[in-house]
Amino acid sequence: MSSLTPPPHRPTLADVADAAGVAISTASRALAVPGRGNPDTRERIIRIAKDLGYTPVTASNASATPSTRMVAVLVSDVTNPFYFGIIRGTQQALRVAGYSQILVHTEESPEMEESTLEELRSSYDGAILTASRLSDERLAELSAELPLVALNRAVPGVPSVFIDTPLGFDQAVEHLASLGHRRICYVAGPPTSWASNLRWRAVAAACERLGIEYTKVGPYQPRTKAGAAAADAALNTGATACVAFNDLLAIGMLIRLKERGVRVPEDMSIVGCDDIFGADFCNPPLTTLTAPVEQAARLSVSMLLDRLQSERIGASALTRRHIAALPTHLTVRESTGSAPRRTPGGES
Amino acid sequence: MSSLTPPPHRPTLADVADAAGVAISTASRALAVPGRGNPDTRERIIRIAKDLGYTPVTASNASATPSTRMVAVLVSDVTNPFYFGIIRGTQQALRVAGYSQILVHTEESPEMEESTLEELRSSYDGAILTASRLSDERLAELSAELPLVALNRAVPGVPSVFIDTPLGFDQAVEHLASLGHRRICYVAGPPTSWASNLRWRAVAAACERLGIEYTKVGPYQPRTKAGAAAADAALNTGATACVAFNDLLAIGMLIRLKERGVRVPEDMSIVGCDDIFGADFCNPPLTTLTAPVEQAARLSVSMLLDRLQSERIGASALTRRHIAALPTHLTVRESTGSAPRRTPGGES
DNA sequence: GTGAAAGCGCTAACAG
DNA sequence: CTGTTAGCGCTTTCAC
Repeated sequence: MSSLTPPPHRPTLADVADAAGVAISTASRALAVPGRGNPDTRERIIRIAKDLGYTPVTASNASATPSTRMVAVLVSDVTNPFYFGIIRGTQQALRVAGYSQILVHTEESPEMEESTLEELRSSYDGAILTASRLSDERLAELSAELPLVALNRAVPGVPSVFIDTPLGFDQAVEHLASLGHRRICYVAGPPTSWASNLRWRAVAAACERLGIEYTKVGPYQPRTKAGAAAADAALNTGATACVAFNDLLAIGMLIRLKERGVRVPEDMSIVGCDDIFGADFCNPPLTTLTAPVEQAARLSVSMLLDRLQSERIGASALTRRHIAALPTHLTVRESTGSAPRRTPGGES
Repeated sequence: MSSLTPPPHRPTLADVADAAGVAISTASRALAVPGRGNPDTRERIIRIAKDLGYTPVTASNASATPSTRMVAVLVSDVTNPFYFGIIRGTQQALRVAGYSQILVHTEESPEMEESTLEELRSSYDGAILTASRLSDERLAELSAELPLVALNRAVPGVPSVFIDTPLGFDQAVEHLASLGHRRICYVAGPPTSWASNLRWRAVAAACERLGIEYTKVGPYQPRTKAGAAAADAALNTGATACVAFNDLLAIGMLIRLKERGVRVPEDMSIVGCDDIFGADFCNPPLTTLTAPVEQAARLSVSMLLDRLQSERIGASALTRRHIAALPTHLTVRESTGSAPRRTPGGES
């Protein structure tokens, strides 16, 4: 009997099966299918499997059924602290569901997104695209071909988790207006960024509503380095306050303004977006929009798993058209100051 | 003939094969084995495969041969900006080699490291463990069972890429001594951190050599939040300068010291380690050790791929005992000031 | 150089 | 409820 001699190789299902004196399929069922089979044999098999140190070869599983228990998480730039919470959130949520994540850094490139999605297609069950650089149409097409959810993006026909920053930008503009600013500058992110356009529109709308002037500079790469050019450009617009596409840009501006001897918030107020790592300890601390990133990440995971689940059953496109919106809120710090401006109105 | 009708399903090797009028095995060879077979048929098959939009099902491959083209990258805390460069570096290096990375966040837990490694075993070919919390012995054992390389760690018998921070800490202490400090405090990281102990020893040795006093506070979690307690403790030691386990702690200390009205660097100098995102724009900017992280990441990838390569051939444990050390350098910023201290000697 | 056939480890119908 | 059997898509001997 081979019940005491563990096989020289990594134990396979067959080893478990004959150690337990059952057929391979029985062992498979006991280990893989939740509530089927005789509870006793079931438990016995599980125990034996444990004793033998059996671990399933997931790839073979994937060969027999199209399930890899892997989810691809595409991120435009892992270097951006905005993704901290996202990556952490998806990882945790996936792990409790027994999934792992394949993290891919797409370098802000839509081509890279597509090619990755394609090349890795057989390695994952579904995908989460964060801040995708792809068009709405392309996303919708892809979503028809494979289970995906868009994070930090709202696309009709694609399950999406949208972080409602436009709402926050509205609040930010109101905040600035209440401090007496009369001319505001939006510092734009990458031209391919869906969110950046949305934010610009939100700023413009809020300014219109409040009757204050507005301009735009950019586009800029969402990096601190780009903040230097952004700051210089913004100063030229005559605006007394800037609302930046994100914190990376905003922090970069802070650095540049300090270099140039422009005081923040006295001479220029700055508002960022995302409340990333560093926003609270930069100099001065940054007023910004705080986004519920981890929550967004968890939500996107559960939407994806739901979708995987329902597709397994056959209910194709019913609940999948869901778009969830998560609110952001304004976190006021020193970069916008607290006292009203000396010269409200801004005229000479 | 089926040469014009693409199959309704995702094309398989069989489809390519009979579109080309060859046997499956020939198609397989043409697509997978580098220099074998007739160059003409080979090219023809490749073209046809492309036309059909054929993509190999990696999982099946993994079933037939133990190769997944995936590498697991374990990171103790994705939230730590130190890993930015690492993740980016491994991703890039892996990608050019045709591999993808499975990123796992182990939450500073050795158990999580082990269980992940085990559970995912059949999903990756090799693993890169960054700042592993496992013991040298355990790492050596694991390294015997599976292809892994340790990053930011030097373990005898395990291919390791070591970022030589002790050398840097030595420089840092010298820098502080040259500024007139006579009592230095080391702010320790997690007790499970191999690097933290090493750094403490480096600080102690340097202080001995230079004839200055030294103490230690901690251990602390490597987070900015922990910096508050660390700062308070450090102030109590009577030291005029602190060398922290890493930048996260150092930045946290900066924040706390500012709250308490302690001036940096006038009343207390601070040195961090890693030169993470934020170290240059915190207040005041942080003197720290700059580590060649992306280089380290790339190196660890190439060591791993070498190892995978040589194991495929059979040359098991020859070059694998390699430990690479990468130097760090001191980046001086305001947190240590530039002028010598008023009261060198430190006596009352 | 190419084809036939035997697996890789696992799951899923279908019988018993 | 369990065992038998037939694949999943691919690689890899081994003849031809």
